[in-house]
Amino acid sequence: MTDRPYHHGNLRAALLAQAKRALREQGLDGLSLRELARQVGVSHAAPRRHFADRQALLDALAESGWERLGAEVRAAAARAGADYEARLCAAARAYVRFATRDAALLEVMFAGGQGRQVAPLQEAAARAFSVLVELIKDGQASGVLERGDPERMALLLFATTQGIAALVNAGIVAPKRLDRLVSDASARFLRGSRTLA
Amino acid sequence: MTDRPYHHGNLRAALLAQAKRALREQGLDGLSLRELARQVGVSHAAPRRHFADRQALLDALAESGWERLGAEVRAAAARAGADYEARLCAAARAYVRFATRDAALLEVMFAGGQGRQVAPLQEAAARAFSVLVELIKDGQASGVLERGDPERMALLLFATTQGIAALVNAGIVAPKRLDRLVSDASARFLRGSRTLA
DNA sequence: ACCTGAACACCGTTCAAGT
DNA sequence: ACCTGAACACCGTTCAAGT
Repeated sequence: MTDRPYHHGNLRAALLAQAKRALREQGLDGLSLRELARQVGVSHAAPRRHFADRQALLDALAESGWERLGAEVRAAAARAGADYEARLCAAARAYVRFATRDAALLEVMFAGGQGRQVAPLQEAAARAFSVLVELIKDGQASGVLERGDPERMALLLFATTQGIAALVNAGIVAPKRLDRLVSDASARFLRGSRTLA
Repeated sequence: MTDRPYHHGNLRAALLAQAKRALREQGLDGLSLRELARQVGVSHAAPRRHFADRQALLDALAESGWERLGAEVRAAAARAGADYEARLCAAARAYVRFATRDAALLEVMFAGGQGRQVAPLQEAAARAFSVLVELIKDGQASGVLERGDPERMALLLFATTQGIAALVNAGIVAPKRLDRLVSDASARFLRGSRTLA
């Protein structure tokens, strides 16, 4: 930190932090390993010690993205209080908020497939998904939601919120229509899955 | 066509056709203008006459992708016959089928936003979306679906199918779970939007 | 009107060599 | 154990010049 020592000290963390910034400001196409190295003040070959290639850095970004997404959705649901519809809506809102504010990061998170199978990444995504599964189980326990495989139901919720975010990020749906769309989705999901009184 | 004349004749169409192949085989990252030119047998600067830059070619691909998606969904619904749930399910199935078979093309189609606003592209997406709107209106006309803004309802259907495709393409959901997921989504959408008898 | 060839400024990746 | 510098093979984009 004093005078640019030969060893950066925590190059890996510095690269990841800078990459997150660049992703927000320039998008995925604008993310270059060489520029990252430049901005962090290190030679263009230095990142190689910490990330085998560009994709390895993207995988690391995706993994931490899934962690943060799961945490934000869980926190939003917890903050929303006791009413189940409010919690469901808050969770969905937190998801699309994350997904539309960090659109490029979401892109990286969803580029996981493509032939490759990266175990730590899949597991991180599964942990985020489990937040939704727990939410469904709560609804079932409190009698608001019908019985049935909670994973199957959570998958529909996941898909719907992800789809809404994709439509907005693609410019197909205007951002100002986002809130009502999320409310619609929550209400309809609840109505389609509510215990038949 | 005889002996590689100086003028290719229909370079634009040839580039687009080759690009579609490359997209399927190599993915979006593997799509290079220079390689396309090589494969078509033309100098690397020739595409410039027909596409201002790489993005312009991607926009053209996206536009024709939306046209084809709309046509396939419409055709699938028509083929499904009279039962409304079957038509809804067939439409959703056609969407995710397209989206998972041409995952890279879907990526291009959904990369539309990102600051840019490309009018012909937005209009092509809107035309594809209108197929779903018509499907909703049919459901309302036949009394299966409740009244209400058909665009709002179609948007939810659009988001859900797109989200399901994204989950599969990202490797988060196994392809073999696709069919049941689509059935679940259709059934639940219908149940959440059915006229209360 | 359409295409070529050379040139420019960028990449990601590799590898011997330095500290 | 970590980083540098030069090198390689690729890009997209531009522009004068050719047919």
